[in-house]
Amino acid sequence: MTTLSDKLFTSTLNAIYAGEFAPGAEINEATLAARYGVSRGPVREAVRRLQGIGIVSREPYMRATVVRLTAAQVRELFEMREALEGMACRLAARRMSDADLDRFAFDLDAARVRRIAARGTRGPAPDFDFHERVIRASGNARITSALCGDLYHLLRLYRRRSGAVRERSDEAHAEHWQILRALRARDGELAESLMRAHVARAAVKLTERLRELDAAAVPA
Amino acid sequence: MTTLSDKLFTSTLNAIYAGEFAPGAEINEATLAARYGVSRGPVREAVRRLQGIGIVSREPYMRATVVRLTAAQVRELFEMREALEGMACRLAARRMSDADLDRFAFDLDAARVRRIAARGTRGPAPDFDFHERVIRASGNARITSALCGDLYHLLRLYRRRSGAVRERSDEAHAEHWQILRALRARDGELAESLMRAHVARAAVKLTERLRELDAAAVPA
DNA sequence: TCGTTGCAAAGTGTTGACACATACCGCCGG
DNA sequence: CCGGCGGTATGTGTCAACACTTTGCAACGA
Repeated sequence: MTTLSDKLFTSTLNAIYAGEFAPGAEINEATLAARYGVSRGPVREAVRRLQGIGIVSREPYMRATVVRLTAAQVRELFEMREALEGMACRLAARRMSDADLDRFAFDLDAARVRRIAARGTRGPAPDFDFHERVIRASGNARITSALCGDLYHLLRLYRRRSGAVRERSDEAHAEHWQILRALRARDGELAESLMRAHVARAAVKLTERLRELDAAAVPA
Repeated sequence: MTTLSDKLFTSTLNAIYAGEFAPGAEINEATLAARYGVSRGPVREAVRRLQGIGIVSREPYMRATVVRLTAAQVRELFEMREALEGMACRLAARRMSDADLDRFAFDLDAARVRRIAARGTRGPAPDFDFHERVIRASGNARITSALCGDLYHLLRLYRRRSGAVRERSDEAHAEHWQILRALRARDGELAESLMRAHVARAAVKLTERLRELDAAAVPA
């Protein structure tokens, strides 16, 4: 059984992703309640959960707003991701079975083929999510839920705004293979280093992109 | 202004720490509400927040219970802590000012003196918290809130149960100085390694202790 | 003109009652 | 004697109304 506040949580999150609530926008409990035809109770719970995953910021008696991350906060996000995803990668090297690794390599190659086929076409990139796959393979539910839950939502919010940095995807793919090789070699140390570097590079790209956007948007 | 649900959150958390709700115990909204003389609304929010930090587990329409971590989950907790606290330490090496480091060294030594003075006496150990200090010095609010918020609460819950592993405190103190030296040398790489090893050792000690307790408690 | 003070409007916090789902328990059939 | 089956009892989910806080505005005085 799913409760109303569950559905509201999901719907509102999607609305935020869809840009319906831009970063900085206010979220009004009564308005949301009216929109979905429910009372304010479930709405409150949903908003609290959004606050819990850090996508909405709120203080007592103040209106809730969609977070607007500063450059410093984006940096913090990536530092945390680097730490956790690096560790996840190290653990995966230790814990994945050979069969898991083979399947992983197969899927990664299939994704490459699909990506080449889709080149130039519009629409969502057929992104078999390398990162999520590694993270889940870590066998650490806590790290997985932190990365694939909270952090993922925030990153997604800002990746969307920055236009997904497509040009990096070839480079990224090469790095993915490099990491996979380390996993197959059961070299946790190396796998962790590679993943960290990989995440750090993504961070640099994203912050550059955000800086450009900000410069263009606020020429004040 | 602090709201009712804030106070309830704190009170209930303390009640859990105090052992009033043991791991596995059920948390009844109506009972809690009656106990504090408030309605169920704020209680619900408080319980949801406890669920948010992972100290209470709950599914729709099911009674909420205080989490009972399995050995595997404790392991996961420490893996995550190792990753985050290692990174925090690396960042601290980069970002702490010389004055910060001097003050830190001074306080650490003062804590040593107090600890020796208090030896053999009963009561709470005068624990200047080395770890929290390092974490906050990382300059990463997100990592800080994860470690000093969620994870800290869970660890505290289980550390209490295990009787605080006092005998390790001398050893730990030596390791703390070692880490501080790395920080002063601005060697982030080393500081991270040392902190990781330090956390890993604590994990080993704690799991050993928990195993003993479980063996004693469930001789079935 | 500008800062201050008081009021009104909007929004969040809290409440108690009602609707719904789950769990415990005695009953019945096998 | 045991396992499936309703019914009740407990507890969570939801609602609509009320209380409190914040905020924006407007009149007032310096």
